[in-house]
Amino acid sequence: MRKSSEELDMDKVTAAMVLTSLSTSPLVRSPPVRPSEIFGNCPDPFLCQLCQAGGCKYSELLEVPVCIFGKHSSKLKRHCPLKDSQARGTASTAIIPYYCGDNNDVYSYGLEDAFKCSISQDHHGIPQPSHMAVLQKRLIEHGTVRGVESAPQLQCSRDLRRGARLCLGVRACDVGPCRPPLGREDSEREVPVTHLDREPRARGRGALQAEGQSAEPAEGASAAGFGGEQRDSAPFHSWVCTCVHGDLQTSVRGIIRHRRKLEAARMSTNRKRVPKLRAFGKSRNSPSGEKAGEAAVLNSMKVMFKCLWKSCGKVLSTAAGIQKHIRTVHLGLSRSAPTTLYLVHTDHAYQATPPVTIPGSAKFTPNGGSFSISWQSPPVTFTGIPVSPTHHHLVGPGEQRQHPHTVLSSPPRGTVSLRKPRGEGKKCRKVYGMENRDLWCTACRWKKACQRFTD
DNA sequence: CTTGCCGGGTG
DNA sequence: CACCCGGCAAG
Ligand SMILES: [Zn+2]
Repeated sequence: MRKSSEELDMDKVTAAMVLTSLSTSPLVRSPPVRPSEIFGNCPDPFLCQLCQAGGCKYSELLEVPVCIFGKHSSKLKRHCPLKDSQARGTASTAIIPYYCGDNNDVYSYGLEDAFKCSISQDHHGIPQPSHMAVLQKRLIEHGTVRGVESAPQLQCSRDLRRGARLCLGVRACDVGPCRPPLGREDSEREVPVTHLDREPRARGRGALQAEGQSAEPAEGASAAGFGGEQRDSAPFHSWVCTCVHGDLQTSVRGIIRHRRKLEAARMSTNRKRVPKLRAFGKSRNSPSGEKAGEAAVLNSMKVMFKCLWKSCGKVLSTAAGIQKHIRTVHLGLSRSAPTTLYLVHTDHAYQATPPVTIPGSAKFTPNGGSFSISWQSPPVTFTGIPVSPTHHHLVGPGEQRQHPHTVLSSPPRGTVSLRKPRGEGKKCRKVYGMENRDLWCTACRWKKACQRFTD
């Protein structure tokens, strides 16, 4: 059963969705859903899970039902698929619909049917093996469903060994191509953005784990299909909340409450002992000018800094670190290197970080500012060379677009190429392939700058 | 080699 | 306008 994604509303929570490109049994092909058909240009919106609000990939997962780009907000009010199903009398016990992580189609609202996904293709439109394995989120506690607060808890199918977990949606990896699975013990050092604090004595509890390194295949999923190659090339990470509590709620308020608990816990812990935060292998108590310390515990989120240099995406835990990184690695010299070449990213256990691309302005305030702007421009002033690393709209006022005819005699200091850097993300051509040229956006068909997957 | 897309066509 | 494509830069 497929619903038009047009009808899908979305919520920000909980994510009962597990996605992956790893799966097993063979499957029926269904026509690809054009991302552009969902919420305008938003290539990857979130879906409503609890009938509360909508959001898209660029919105803060929990609180903000609008796209931070501001251009999708009007399109987020769609009628909820769940209500829709209830109206038709098809609702069953589950409150949480399940989605095909690849194309965002809802395929079931009922527990019993939750594992029947007939949709399977990867984001290239290439048919994938069945999602059966993917969909094996287990309800470990059904409870009585009385509205969101008592929504059933879910356990991640990817890691059945530990207690109650929430599976968060799998988003495209925002730190570049997914890495091959890491050795379990190496993962501490290697895993990029996905980390949260890892409590020393609670291994595996305080971390977000990236798909593919989390565990054995889900029970019941045939082992075939979880082969190394598939894992290696998996274009997605799934995000699993593994934070402390076993009583996670799959509800908005539950999660918020849970976050606050975490925050409180972390605050107190942080005060007592200098935590061995080794998520990024570096000490994070370096002074670095900014108030890194408080930032680090702000609202139970970890603040991270992501280099925006094209094709870099390096994530470090301190502003100083990322600045140093930019200077040394990318600029190679300048002390006055612009500090706006990175993003501050506050991450928390429930957020699957979207691929970066951010509006320069911070006029976007999620939910009354009660917490967490998921991405924000760093509050730094720079007085340096306006080096724009990529297309990211971060630097400077007004985009320096290419003006071949304006032969002004202002010799660009140094070697600043005026050519517009090529977009980072995959465009229609790559996504759909030459054989599906009819799926491309018109611009791509005309060999113009892609309009669907803008950077 | 492939990909993205600018600039310059054509109807 | 819509549409196509040579050619180039970058990867
Ligand atoms: Zn396109």
